[in-house]
Amino acid sequence: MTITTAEENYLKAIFKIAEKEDKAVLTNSIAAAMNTAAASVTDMLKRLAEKHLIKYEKYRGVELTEEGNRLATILIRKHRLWEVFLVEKLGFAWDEVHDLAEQLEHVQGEALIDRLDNFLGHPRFDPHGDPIPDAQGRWTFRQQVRVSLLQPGEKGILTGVDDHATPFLQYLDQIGVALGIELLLLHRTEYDQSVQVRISGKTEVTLSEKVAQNLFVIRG
Amino acid sequence: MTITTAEENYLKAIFKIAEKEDKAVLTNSIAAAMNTAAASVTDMLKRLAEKHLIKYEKYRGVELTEEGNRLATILIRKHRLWEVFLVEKLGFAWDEVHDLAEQLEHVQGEALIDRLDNFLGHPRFDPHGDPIPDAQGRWTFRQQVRVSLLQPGEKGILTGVDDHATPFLQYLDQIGVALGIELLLLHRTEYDQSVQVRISGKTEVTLSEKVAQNLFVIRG
DNA sequence: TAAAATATTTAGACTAACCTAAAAATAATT
DNA sequence: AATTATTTTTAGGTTAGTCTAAATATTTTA
Repeated sequence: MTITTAEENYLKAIFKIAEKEDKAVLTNSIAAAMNTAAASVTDMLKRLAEKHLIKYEKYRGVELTEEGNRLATILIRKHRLWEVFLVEKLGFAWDEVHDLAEQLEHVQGEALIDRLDNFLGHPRFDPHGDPIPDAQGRWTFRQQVRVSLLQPGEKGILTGVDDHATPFLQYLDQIGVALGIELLLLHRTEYDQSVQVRISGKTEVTLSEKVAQNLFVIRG
Repeated sequence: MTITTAEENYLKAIFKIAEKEDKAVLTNSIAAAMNTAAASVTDMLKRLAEKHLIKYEKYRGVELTEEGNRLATILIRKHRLWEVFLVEKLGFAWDEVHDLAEQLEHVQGEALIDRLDNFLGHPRFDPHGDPIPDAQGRWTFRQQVRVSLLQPGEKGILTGVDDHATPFLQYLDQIGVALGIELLLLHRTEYDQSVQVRISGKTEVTLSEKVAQNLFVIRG
């Protein structure tokens, strides 16, 4: 049974939505995530259900089957490994790699991705701090927390970003925020929940609540 | 104007056929090269002509326009650079990389291929000895000759293979023939035009006429 | 709980890229 | 040069993946 690029993209979208909300994934959420008409989604859900990649009940939303989950996981592994390659080996910035990885993840070839993984030294996180499942589909978990939840005086190492959009990432570059830096929360302004932080013991910056909510750190 | 993967594949096929025979490229040659029905080729030729990528005269065959030629050259550049990457960096054998490169060459992104080229150190030849056009589309030419044309006593350095099929390449691996080795032609048997050669001053092997015709060397 | 609002599916249509079979043009041969 | 053979195109059809508009389910709200 062959699987098309379009089908792969739906599986990935369903996986990502299911990750956040733990109810069944609804047609409209998928349509929104993929920028397609709801009717197109319905069509595709029927096809995916016929291939036993999702469980689909009319009007009730969908859930990935074990096989669907396995394929989505492989896809995410491929996407993130290619992102590591693009940043680490080709020197792209972290805000430039998404569209390329989106294409590269669909290249078919069992051996390719494992050789790439090996070439890259089996990285466990991508350039945005997202975990990369291993060849058996196992995830690495970390105890991270949003900067918006730190208390004044608490420190953390920046391990991830929740928003991957270019403007956000470029803003972080500009104020000197990158994965691995140490953040010390100095003060929170009650009025707008913005926070003052010290970066790696040097510069100080103010982050809006929205920015602070999009930064993950490991405490301490 | 967007260009699809299918269109790219036709352009590349036309380029490669035109390279060998210097008349106009006929519908049936394309159909044969691409394993498609002639009627499908006619369809596509109309589309490519509308996009000004080929000059098409009914029943008379086609020719690439300047733009079509440019695109085909970029495609070959991409294919061969990816092949170098797969062999040099990921450790694939030279007979394993064609299908992967066939997919990778369609990944879109101006910066990608130039960064890859840079990462690989601007290689001028791929793992089969085929030239890689540079970023401006310029080719490197070499004065190579088929082993079948060497005279007894003549030497050459193996610089390319004409047949890229897996069985042929694996046969070469098996008898110790690889790019860069020195070949000394010891003797040609008149009866079947097979040749006896010495490889890098060590082992001796007999090559059939067909094999000798598929090996390129630079004399001396 | 009935009406209104929202979400989902169905119906019908489109495009790219293929196909087979038949028709038409070109090339080869007697 | 006329017939035969070959090549190419046209005609008509298929599938995947999309769309809009209309119909139908479900959920929310008054």
